[in-house]
Amino acid sequence: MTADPDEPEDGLAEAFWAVTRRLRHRTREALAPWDVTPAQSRALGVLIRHGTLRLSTLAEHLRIAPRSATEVVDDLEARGLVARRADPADRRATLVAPTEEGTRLSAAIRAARRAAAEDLFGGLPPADRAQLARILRTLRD
Amino acid sequence: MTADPDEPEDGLAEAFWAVTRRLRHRTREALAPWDVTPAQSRALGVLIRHGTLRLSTLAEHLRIAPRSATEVVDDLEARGLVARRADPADRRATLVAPTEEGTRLSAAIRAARRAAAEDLFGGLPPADRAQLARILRTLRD
DNA sequence: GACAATGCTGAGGTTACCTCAACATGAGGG
DNA sequence: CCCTCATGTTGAGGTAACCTCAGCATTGTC
Repeated sequence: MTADPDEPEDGLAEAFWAVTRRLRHRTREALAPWDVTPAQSRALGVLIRHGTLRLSTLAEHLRIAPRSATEVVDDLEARGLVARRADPADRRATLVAPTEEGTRLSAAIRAARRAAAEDLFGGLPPADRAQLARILRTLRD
Repeated sequence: MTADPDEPEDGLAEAFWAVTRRLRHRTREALAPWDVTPAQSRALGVLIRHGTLRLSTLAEHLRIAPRSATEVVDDLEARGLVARRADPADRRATLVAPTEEGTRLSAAIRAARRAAAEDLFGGLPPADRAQLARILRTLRD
Protein backbone atom coordinates (compact mmCIF):
# COMPACT_ATOMS: atom_id res chain seq x y z
CA MET A 1 0.00 0.00 0.00
CA THR A 2 2.98 2.34 -0.43
CA ALA A 3 2.65 5.22 -2.86
CA ASP A 4 4.22 3.90 -6.01
CA PRO A 5 6.15 6.51 -7.94
CA ASP A 6 6.36 4.41 -11.07
CA GLU A 7 4.74 6.91 -13.40
CA PRO A 8 3.74 10.07 -11.63
CA GLU A 9 5.62 12.27 -14.08
CA ASP A 10 3.55 15.11 -15.26
CA GLY A 11 3.96 14.82 -18.97
CA LEU A 12 0.73 14.63 -20.87
CA ALA A 13 1.67 11.24 -22.24
CA GLU A 14 2.38 9.81 -18.81
CA ALA A 15 -0.97 10.97 -17.52
CA PHE A 16 -2.59 9.54 -20.58
CA TRP A 17 -0.97 6.16 -20.05
CA ALA A 18 -1.96 6.15 -16.42
CA VAL A 19 -5.59 6.75 -17.27
CA THR A 20 -5.44 4.14 -19.99
CA ARG A 21 -4.18 1.66 -17.45
CA ARG A 22 -7.04 2.42 -15.10
CA LEU A 23 -9.60 2.13 -17.83
CA ARG A 24 -8.13 -1.13 -19.04
CA HIS A 25 -8.09 -2.49 -15.53
CA ARG A 26 -11.70 -1.61 -14.87
CA THR A 27 -12.81 -2.96 -18.21
CA ARG A 28 -11.04 -6.22 -17.59
CA GLU A 29 -12.73 -6.57 -14.23
CA ALA A 30 -16.11 -5.75 -15.70
CA LEU A 31 -15.64 -8.46 -18.31
CA ALA A 32 -14.34 -11.11 -15.94
CA PRO A 33 -17.74 -12.67 -15.14
CA TRP A 34 -18.14 -13.84 -18.73
CA ASP A 35 -14.60 -15.06 -18.96
CA VAL A 36 -14.15 -14.31 -22.56
CA THR A 37 -10.66 -13.46 -23.71
CA PRO A 38 -9.98 -10.04 -25.24
CA ALA A 39 -9.33 -11.67 -28.59
CA GLN A 40 -12.68 -13.43 -28.48
CA SER A 41 -14.61 -10.36 -27.46
CA ARG A 42 -12.98 -8.30 -30.19
CA ALA A 43 -13.80 -10.84 -32.86
CA LEU A 44 -17.34 -11.24 -31.64
CA GLY A 45 -17.74 -7.47 -31.63
CA VAL A 46 -16.63 -7.20 -35.23
CA LEU A 47 -19.04 -9.94 -36.23
CA ILE A 48 -21.90 -8.20 -34.50
CA ARG A 49 -21.08 -4.88 -36.13
CA HIS A 50 -20.63 -6.31 -39.62
CA GLY A 51 -22.77 -9.42 -39.59
CA THR A 52 -21.66 -12.57 -41.35
CA LEU A 53 -18.11 -12.34 -42.64
CA ARG A 54 -15.62 -14.52 -44.38
CA LEU A 55 -12.91 -15.71 -42.13
CA SER A 56 -10.29 -13.79 -44.06
CA THR A 57 -12.36 -10.62 -43.97
CA LEU A 58 -12.75 -11.00 -40.24
CA ALA A 59 -8.99 -11.31 -40.01
CA GLU A 60 -8.60 -8.05 -41.90
CA HIS A 61 -10.94 -6.21 -39.57
CA LEU A 62 -9.05 -7.56 -36.59
CA ARG A 63 -5.73 -6.82 -38.28
CA ILE A 64 -4.44 -10.28 -37.61
CA ALA A 65 -3.27 -13.07 -39.93
CA PRO A 66 -6.01 -15.29 -41.38
CA ARG A 67 -4.46 -18.23 -39.59
CA SER A 68 -4.97 -16.46 -36.28
CA ALA A 69 -8.58 -15.74 -37.11
CA THR A 70 -9.07 -19.45 -37.63
CA GLU A 71 -7.99 -19.96 -34.05
CA VAL A 72 -10.23 -17.30 -32.55
CA VAL A 73 -13.17 -18.62 -34.51
CA ASP A 74 -12.37 -22.14 -33.33
CA ASP A 75 -12.65 -20.92 -29.77
CA LEU A 76 -15.82 -18.96 -30.33
CA GLU A 77 -17.39 -21.85 -32.17
CA ALA A 78 -16.47 -24.26 -29.39
CA ARG A 79 -18.37 -21.99 -27.03
CA GLY A 80 -21.36 -21.80 -29.30
CA LEU A 81 -20.99 -18.08 -29.85
CA VAL A 82 -20.48 -18.18 -33.60
CA ALA A 83 -21.19 -20.68 -36.35
CA ARG A 84 -19.18 -21.52 -39.43
CA ARG A 85 -20.87 -22.35 -42.69
CA ALA A 86 -19.67 -22.77 -46.23
CA ASP A 87 -19.87 -19.78 -48.52
CA PRO A 88 -22.32 -20.79 -51.24
CA ALA A 89 -20.60 -18.42 -53.63
CA ASP A 90 -17.10 -19.84 -53.15
CA ARG A 91 -16.60 -23.25 -51.75
CA ARG A 92 -13.09 -22.46 -50.56
CA ALA A 93 -14.39 -19.81 -48.21
CA THR A 94 -15.97 -20.10 -44.78
CA LEU A 95 -18.57 -17.70 -43.51
CA VAL A 96 -18.70 -16.92 -39.85
CA ALA A 97 -21.81 -15.56 -38.16
CA PRO A 98 -22.68 -14.92 -34.52
CA THR A 99 -25.24 -17.26 -32.99
CA GLU A 100 -28.10 -15.97 -30.90
CA GLU A 101 -26.11 -16.66 -27.80
CA GLY A 102 -23.15 -14.85 -29.30
CA THR A 103 -25.34 -11.86 -29.97
CA ARG A 104 -26.65 -11.86 -26.42
CA LEU A 105 -23.18 -12.19 -24.96
CA SER A 106 -21.84 -9.41 -27.12
CA ALA A 107 -24.58 -7.09 -25.95
CA ALA A 108 -23.81 -7.94 -22.34
CA ILE A 109 -20.13 -7.28 -22.92
CA ARG A 110 -20.86 -3.99 -24.59
CA ALA A 111 -22.94 -2.95 -21.61
CA ALA A 112 -20.29 -4.01 -19.13
CA ARG A 113 -17.64 -2.14 -21.05
CA ARG A 114 -19.81 0.93 -21.11
CA ALA A 115 -20.42 0.66 -17.38
CA ALA A 116 -16.70 0.40 -16.72
CA ALA A 117 -16.10 3.57 -18.68
CA GLU A 118 -18.92 5.30 -16.88
CA ASP A 119 -17.37 4.23 -13.62
CA LEU A 120 -14.19 6.05 -14.54
CA PHE A 121 -15.46 9.05 -16.45
CA GLY A 122 -18.63 9.42 -14.43
CA GLY A 123 -16.93 11.42 -11.72
CA LEU A 124 -16.09 14.20 -14.12
CA PRO A 125 -18.12 17.41 -14.16
CA PRO A 126 -20.23 17.52 -17.34
CA ALA A 127 -18.23 20.40 -18.73
CA ASP A 128 -15.00 18.46 -18.40
CA ARG A 129 -16.58 15.43 -19.98
CA ALA A 130 -17.56 17.47 -22.97
CA GLN A 131 -14.13 19.06 -23.23
CA LEU A 132 -12.45 15.70 -22.98
CA ALA A 133 -14.69 14.16 -25.61
CA ARG A 134 -14.07 17.03 -27.96
CA ILE A 135 -10.30 16.98 -27.53
CA LEU A 136 -10.09 13.22 -27.88
CA ARG A 137 -12.05 13.34 -31.08
CA THR A 138 -9.63 15.91 -32.45
CA LEU A 139 -6.72 13.68 -31.57
CA ARG A 140 -8.36 10.65 -33.07
CA ASP A 141 -8.88 12.20 -36.49
CA MET B 1 -7.83 1.38 -47.94
CA THR B 2 -11.56 1.47 -47.20
CA ALA B 3 -12.83 3.51 -44.29
CA ASP B 4 -12.96 1.03 -41.46
CA PRO B 5 -15.94 1.50 -39.18
CA ASP B 6 -14.49 -0.71 -36.48
CA GLU B 7 -14.64 1.80 -33.68
CA PRO B 8 -16.05 5.10 -34.77
CA GLU B 9 -18.67 5.15 -32.02
CA ASP B 10 -18.82 8.39 -30.24
CA GLY B 11 -18.71 7.25 -26.66
CA LEU B 12 -16.01 8.81 -24.56
CA ALA B 13 -14.43 5.44 -23.96
CA GLU B 14 -14.27 4.59 -27.63
CA ALA B 15 -12.58 7.86 -28.43
CA PHE B 16 -10.20 7.28 -25.60
CA TRP B 17 -9.27 3.83 -26.89
CA ALA B 18 -8.79 5.17 -30.36
CA VAL B 19 -6.36 7.81 -29.15
CA THR B 20 -4.59 5.27 -27.01
CA ARG B 21 -4.11 3.11 -30.05
CA ARG B 22 -2.59 5.96 -32.00
CA LEU B 23 -0.28 6.88 -29.18
CA ARG B 24 0.82 3.29 -28.73
CA HIS B 25 1.44 2.95 -32.41
CA ARG B 26 3.56 6.06 -32.61
CA THR B 27 5.47 5.14 -29.52
CA ARG B 28 6.24 1.72 -30.86
CA GLU B 29 7.55 3.21 -34.08
CA ALA B 30 9.65 5.72 -32.22
CA LEU B 31 11.22 2.93 -30.19
CA ALA B 32 11.84 0.60 -33.09
CA PRO B 33 15.38 1.79 -33.86
CA TRP B 34 16.64 0.49 -30.52
CA ASP B 35 14.76 -2.73 -30.83
CA VAL B 36 14.12 -3.15 -27.20
CA THR B 37 10.97 -4.99 -26.21
CA PRO B 38 8.32 -3.19 -24.17
CA ALA B 39 9.06 -5.47 -21.23
CA GLN B 40 12.73 -4.59 -21.36
CA SER B 41 12.16 -0.88 -21.64
CA ARG B 42 9.72 -0.94 -18.76
CA ALA B 43 12.12 -2.81 -16.53
CA LEU B 44 15.01 -0.57 -17.46
CA GLY B 45 12.88 2.45 -16.76
CA VAL B 46 12.04 1.23 -13.28
CA LEU B 47 15.69 0.57 -12.58
CA ILE B 48 16.63 4.04 -13.72
CA ARG B 49 13.94 5.64 -11.59
CA HIS B 50 14.69 3.62 -8.47
CA GLY B 51 18.34 2.72 -8.85
CA THR B 52 19.63 -0.67 -7.78
CA LEU B 53 16.85 -3.06 -6.82
CA ARG B 54 16.44 -6.62 -5.73
CA LEU B 55 15.07 -8.81 -8.42
CA SER B 56 11.92 -9.46 -6.42
CA THR B 57 11.43 -5.77 -5.74
CA LEU B 58 11.80 -5.05 -9.42
CA ALA B 59 9.13 -7.66 -10.05
CA GLU B 60 6.81 -5.88 -7.64
CA HIS B 61 7.29 -2.55 -9.37
CA LEU B 62 6.59 -4.18 -12.71
CA ARG B 63 3.66 -6.11 -11.23
CA ILE B 64 4.89 -9.37 -12.64
CA ALA B 65 5.92 -12.64 -10.97
CA PRO B 66 9.51 -12.79 -9.70
CA ARG B 67 10.16 -15.61 -12.13
CA SER B 68 9.25 -13.33 -15.00
CA ALA B 69 11.54 -10.62 -13.72
CA THR B 70 14.37 -13.15 -13.83
CA GLU B 71 13.70 -13.51 -17.53
CA VAL B 72 13.59 -9.82 -18.31
CA VAL B 73 16.77 -9.27 -16.36
CA ASP B 74 18.40 -12.17 -18.22
CA ASP B 75 17.65 -10.39 -21.47
CA LEU B 76 18.80 -7.00 -20.28
CA GLU B 77 21.96 -8.48 -18.85
CA ALA B 78 22.68 -10.31 -22.09
CA ARG B 79 22.54 -6.96 -23.83
CA GLY B 80 24.79 -5.32 -21.29
CA LEU B 81 22.12 -2.93 -20.11
CA VAL B 82 21.98 -4.07 -16.49
CA ALA B 83 24.29 -5.98 -14.18
CA ARG B 84 23.47 -8.51 -11.49
CA ARG B 85 25.41 -8.68 -8.29
CA ALA B 86 24.95 -10.47 -5.00
CA ASP B 87 23.25 -8.59 -2.20
CA PRO B 88 25.88 -8.27 0.52
CA ALA B 89 23.14 -8.11 3.14
CA ASP B 90 21.38 -11.30 2.09
CA ARG B 91 23.14 -13.91 0.07
CA ARG B 92 19.89 -15.31 -1.29
CA ALA B 93 19.09 -12.06 -3.02
CA THR B 94 20.34 -10.58 -6.28
CA LEU B 95 20.71 -6.89 -6.87
CA VAL B 96 20.14 -5.50 -10.32
CA ALA B 97 21.54 -2.17 -11.44
CA PRO B 98 21.60 -0.41 -14.81
CA THR B 99 24.99 -0.20 -16.50
CA GLU B 100 26.21 3.01 -18.06
CA GLU B 101 24.99 1.81 -21.39
CA GLY B 102 21.66 0.95 -19.87
CA THR B 103 21.40 4.43 -18.48
CA ARG B 104 22.23 5.96 -21.84
CA LEU B 105 19.72 3.77 -23.66
CA SER B 106 17.02 4.54 -21.16
CA ALA B 107 17.52 8.24 -21.66
CA ALA B 108 17.31 7.81 -25.41
CA ILE B 109 14.12 5.81 -25.06
CA ARG B 110 12.64 8.40 -22.80
CA ALA B 111 13.37 11.09 -25.33
CA ALA B 112 11.91 9.06 -28.18
CA ARG B 113 8.80 8.36 -26.20
CA ARG B 114 8.44 12.02 -25.40
CA ALA B 115 8.88 12.92 -29.04
CA ALA B 116 6.19 10.45 -30.04
CA ALA B 117 3.79 12.02 -27.59
CA GLU B 118 4.69 15.47 -28.81
CA ASP B 119 4.00 14.30 -32.32
CA LEU B 120 0.46 13.39 -31.33
CA PHE B 121 -0.39 16.07 -28.79
CA GLY B 122 1.63 18.80 -30.46
CA GLY B 123 -1.14 19.72 -32.85
CA LEU B 124 -3.40 20.73 -30.02
CA PRO B 125 -3.95 24.40 -29.17
CA PRO B 126 -2.19 25.21 -25.90
CA ALA B 127 -5.49 25.77 -24.12
CA ASP B 128 -6.71 22.29 -25.08
CA ARG B 129 -3.44 20.79 -24.01
CA ALA B 130 -3.80 22.33 -20.61
CA GLN B 131 -7.40 21.23 -20.30
CA LEU B 132 -6.52 17.72 -21.33
CA ALA B 133 -3.64 17.52 -18.89
CA ARG B 134 -5.80 18.77 -16.07
CA ILE B 135 -8.64 16.38 -16.79
CA LEU B 136 -6.35 13.40 -17.19
CA ARG B 137 -4.70 14.13 -13.89
CA THR B 138 -8.11 14.19 -12.24
CA LEU B 139 -8.94 10.84 -13.73
CA ARG B 140 -5.64 9.38 -12.74
CA ASP B 141 -5.97 10.21 -9.06
C1' DG C 1 -7.38 -28.04 -69.54
C1' DA C 2 -3.21 -26.31 -67.47
C1' DC C 3 -1.82 -23.12 -63.92
C1' DA C 4 -1.46 -19.42 -61.01
C1' DA C 5 -4.07 -17.23 -57.39
C1' DT C 6 -7.09 -17.56 -53.36
C1' DG C 7 -9.05 -19.38 -48.83
C1' DC C 8 -8.54 -22.15 -45.04
C1' DT C 9 -5.89 -24.90 -41.74
C1' DG C 10 -2.00 -28.20 -39.75
C1' DA C 11 2.55 -27.81 -37.90
C1' DG C 12 5.53 -25.46 -35.44
C1' DG C 13 7.72 -20.93 -33.66
C1' DT C 14 7.81 -16.53 -30.58
C1' DT C 15 6.89 -13.33 -26.76
C1' DA C 16 5.65 -12.31 -22.42
C1' DC C 17 3.66 -13.83 -19.13
C1' DC C 18 2.32 -17.74 -15.57
C1' DT C 19 2.75 -21.79 -11.69
C1' DC C 20 5.20 -25.24 -9.29
C1' DA C 21 9.04 -27.21 -7.22
C1' DA C 22 14.07 -27.29 -6.17
C1' DC C 23 17.74 -25.21 -3.92
C1' DA C 24 20.30 -21.97 -0.99
C1' DT C 25 20.11 -18.94 2.57
C1' DG C 26 18.16 -16.59 6.60
C1' DA C 27 15.57 -16.16 11.15
C1' DG C 28 13.23 -17.70 15.28
C1' DG C 29 12.36 -21.16 19.04
C1' DG C 30 13.79 -24.57 22.15
C1' DC D 1 23.42 -25.29 18.14
C1' DC D 2 19.94 -27.50 15.56
C1' DC D 3 15.53 -27.69 13.52
C1' DT D 4 11.97 -25.84 11.17
C1' DC D 5 9.86 -22.48 8.53
C1' DA D 6 10.06 -18.50 5.56
C1' DT D 7 12.25 -16.10 1.71
C1' DG D 8 14.81 -15.20 -2.91
C1' DT D 9 15.99 -16.95 -7.19
C1' DT D 10 15.74 -20.09 -10.92
C1' DG D 11 14.78 -24.61 -13.84
C1' DA D 12 11.02 -26.92 -15.99
C1' DG D 13 7.10 -26.65 -18.24
C1' DG D 14 2.55 -24.33 -19.42
C1' DT D 15 -0.66 -20.66 -21.72
C1' DA D 16 -2.61 -16.96 -24.79
C1' DA D 17 -2.35 -14.69 -28.79
C1' DC D 18 -0.05 -13.88 -32.14
C1' DC D 19 3.19 -15.30 -36.29
C1' DT D 20 5.12 -17.91 -40.86
C1' DC D 21 5.27 -21.63 -43.95
C1' DA D 22 3.48 -25.46 -46.38
C1' DG D 23 -0.42 -28.27 -47.98
C1' DC D 24 -4.93 -28.91 -49.80
C1' DA D 25 -9.22 -27.63 -52.18
C1' DT D 26 -11.24 -24.59 -55.15
C1' DT D 27 -11.56 -20.81 -58.48
C1' DG D 28 -10.50 -17.71 -62.37
C1' DT D 29 -7.66 -16.98 -66.59
C1' DC D 30 -5.82 -17.93 -70.95
